[in-house]
Amino acid sequence: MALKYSRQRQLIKDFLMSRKDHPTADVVYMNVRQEYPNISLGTVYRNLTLLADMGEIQRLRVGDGVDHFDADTSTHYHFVCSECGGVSDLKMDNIDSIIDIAGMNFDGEIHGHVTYFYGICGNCHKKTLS
Amino acid sequence: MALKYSRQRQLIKDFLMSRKDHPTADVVYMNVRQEYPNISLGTVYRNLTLLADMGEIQRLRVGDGVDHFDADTSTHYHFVCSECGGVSDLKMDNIDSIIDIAGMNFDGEIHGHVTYFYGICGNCHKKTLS
DNA sequence: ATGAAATCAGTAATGATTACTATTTTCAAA
DNA sequence: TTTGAAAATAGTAATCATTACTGATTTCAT
Repeated sequence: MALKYSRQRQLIKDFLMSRKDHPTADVVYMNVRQEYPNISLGTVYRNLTLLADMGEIQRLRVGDGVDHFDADTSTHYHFVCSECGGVSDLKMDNIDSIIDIAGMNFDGEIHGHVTYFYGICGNCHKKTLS
Repeated sequence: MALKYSRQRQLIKDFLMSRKDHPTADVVYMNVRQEYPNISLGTVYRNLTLLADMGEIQRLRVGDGVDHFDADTSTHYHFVCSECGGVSDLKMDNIDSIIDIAGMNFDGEIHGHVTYFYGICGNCHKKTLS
């Protein structure tokens, strides 16, 4: 099952790397289609899953019922706007220490955590003031 | 749109309060049906959503593609076993201070956060050792 | 008792994602 | 450079959780 090159996969990864708003599979599809018109939605899904499994991208499940994808695999955190639904990065210190807090009274093994913050983003907040 | 009593809704809430493993809508359906055989799945979904909107129960989206429900609405945290998929409560100190950390370099308003921990639960860990 | 509003059971529809299949592409070895 | 097996694709069908719809039933203030 050696991995073989595919133009489609390359375009998908390139597109993801060019964006920092963590698009959904459908958005990836719409955009890659500009450059490669007959790519299929199934191919987009398959490659996003493949890339995520290889650890080259990150799959974000922020609870809105749709998976988002992020080409930045380093440890960082996300914010979800309750108004517009947008997902964005948060510049903040590492909070992995909460894993130790969680592990103190737990008899299994904690391997990690998923955290996202929600509220009103800067843009939507401005609009509310008008 | 005053709320009216319904036996079905009562049974759903009673069942949820009797369990601490945060069942899915389907599990609620299966169980309530023991006592009320012709309740419909749609009614279960509608009432779970209604109860969650009223703040009487909590909807948990832990990233496994299925919603879980918790009758305990107090602030607490959850663990998801990567092996068996089980969702359980974690006894741990409040970590709402991460909201302050997140808000330090953010220009919107942060209203809350969702955090869940994952790893191997005590039960599955034991089995791995054999 | 009564009737408008709420709820229900049953079923159809939705929407994201995955599975399937026949065809095309990749790439190491001849 | 050919070649052929493995990998990948396009297009479509299937899945699965959840939501929407509809005509019948239940609730409850008057």
